[in-house]
Amino acid sequence: MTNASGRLTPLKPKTGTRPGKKINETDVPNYINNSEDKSENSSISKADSSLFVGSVEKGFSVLHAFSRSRKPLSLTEIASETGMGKSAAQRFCYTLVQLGFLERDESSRRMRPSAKLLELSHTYLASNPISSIAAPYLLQARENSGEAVNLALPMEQDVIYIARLSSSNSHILHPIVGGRAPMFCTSSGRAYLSTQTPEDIERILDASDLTPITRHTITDRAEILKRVDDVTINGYTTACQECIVGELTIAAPIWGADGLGVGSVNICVTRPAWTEERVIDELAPIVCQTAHNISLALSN
Amino acid sequence: MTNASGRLTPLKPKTGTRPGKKINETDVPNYINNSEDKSENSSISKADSSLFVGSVEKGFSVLHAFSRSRKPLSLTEIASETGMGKSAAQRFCYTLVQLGFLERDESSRRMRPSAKLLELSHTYLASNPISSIAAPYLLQARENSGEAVNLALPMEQDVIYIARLSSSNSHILHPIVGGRAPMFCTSSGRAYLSTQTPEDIERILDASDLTPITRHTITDRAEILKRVDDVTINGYTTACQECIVGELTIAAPIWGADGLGVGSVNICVTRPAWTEERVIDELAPIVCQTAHNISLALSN
DNA sequence: TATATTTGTATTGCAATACAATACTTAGTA
DNA sequence: TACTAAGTATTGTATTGCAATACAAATATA
Repeated sequence: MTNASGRLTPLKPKTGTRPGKKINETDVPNYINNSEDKSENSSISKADSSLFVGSVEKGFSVLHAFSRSRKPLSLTEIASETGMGKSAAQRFCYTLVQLGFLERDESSRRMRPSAKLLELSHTYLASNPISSIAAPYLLQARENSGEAVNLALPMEQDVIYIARLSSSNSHILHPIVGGRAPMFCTSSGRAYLSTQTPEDIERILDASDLTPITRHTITDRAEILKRVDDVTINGYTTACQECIVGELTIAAPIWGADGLGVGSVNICVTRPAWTEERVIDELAPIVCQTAHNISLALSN
Repeated sequence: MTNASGRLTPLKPKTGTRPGKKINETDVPNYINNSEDKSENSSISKADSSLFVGSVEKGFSVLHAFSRSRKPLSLTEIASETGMGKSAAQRFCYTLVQLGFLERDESSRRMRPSAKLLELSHTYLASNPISSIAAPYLLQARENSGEAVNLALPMEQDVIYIARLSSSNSHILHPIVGGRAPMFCTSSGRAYLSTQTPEDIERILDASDLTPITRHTITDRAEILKRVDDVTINGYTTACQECIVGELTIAAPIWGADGLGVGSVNICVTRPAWTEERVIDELAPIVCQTAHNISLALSN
């Protein structure tokens, strides 16, 4: 209900005032994301320029519905998940099935994401050199530590993981690539935050939902800022069980050629085999060295 | 030019005959992809049901443009790559930038795919258990072989790789996940083909572009079919330098609970350290065992 | 087995949206 | 400074996407 676009009353007049529009009062092109009204309520709704193609957004919003509930969804479930009407849901599901991004089980009539979505991630990975550049150093870090190593980039108030090397003795592959986690409570996020100006940090924290995820999640702003400052002092920061109980992580920031923060490397271990002290003793040098090497490699 | 939708003459009449349409002569629902007219010429154009939302397709076609040329693209390049007009390209680029799937470099004004695309792959991986189920066996295979292990699923006339474990001593991470390769000239593809009926195999080969990729690519249908048959006899098949010069691969099929082929596992090594004989001697048992274990795990 | 209810599918008129055309602006070159 | 090419903004038009709705199929209930 209460679709984010405010499409509540069907047939609302909305007298066709599209042509005419407000005549670009500023001198900054429409392209710039000059919307400070971020994240209204749900996922949908972004821009309202006359250039914006709403159907594209709706298509992605159907796909996004599957990242919340990870089960196959029926048409009506998709309609209610996305806040679209049944007709619209029907249209977009039909389209996405035709395009191959959703698969339909003919007996249950439920849809689920198809492997074709991986093609899109491949498009990103193949056209963006960062993960290839970082790869050798990440592999080295995994070899030196024996533990899981991740590469993360900032995305709004979150970090998004773009590469993962699982620990040498792991027997599962955590599908973390493409996953997001809040900056404020991850070592990756705090490492990245340390590359930002105090104003930007404030802005990101303001926009963050500081609800604790585990009972160890640090939500006190002063304490978060202190941990971010730690990076400037020591070169790394840790987060212990703040996202996942039993998980300890340590991260260091990656800098780009332009002197701006790019993302971060983190190493990820579990209790009780590891303690925070041991993480700092053994992994801090590795994670710092790795981040440093990647930063250098990015500048060449 | 000659956009696949036949949108050649601007302002062509196309007298508004949309409502009315042909009244579903068959009894098979519109959802079923009953179009045999596959892959006309370029990438665009699929269905023409009144349910189909063309803008969604166009959005994806813009993203797809980046998988051909892996560099950042300007607006006009995107327009010509996709066959859309400049206006349409503008709209879809604007939309995709707003949604965060494309990033704009303000100085060069070029766009490139953003890491947010990885979220979509995560949606797939998280809602589809196959890669998690297969993971322990793939890890085991990598441990036993020390070499790169891949998991592939069929997609039209190609296979798409949905998981990759790089070889123990590799210092690069080949971004192969989400990548596609033709079935006819890959060991993975042939292993999958062996699970299909002769008619389906013929159909897939008919639809395939049998142009050789390297000078070792086998394009003779009888020879391809023989290699596919090998799987039935021996449980595995090989492909040597047919896609990448210097690369030898061996694959075995994965079967689902319903007795239908699901995909395949392959192990991937390089010359001159390896020869086809050594691959068969040392890796065939591993790849067969792995595929068998995954098939069993999928049935439980 | 019949009836009710829910879910999926198909159709249609309406109007809002996406488009081509085009004018305008900026950047890059001569 | 003019010239050219590329990017950006605007607008009328009609195509497209939508809600509403009718129809069908499946599932639940009696």
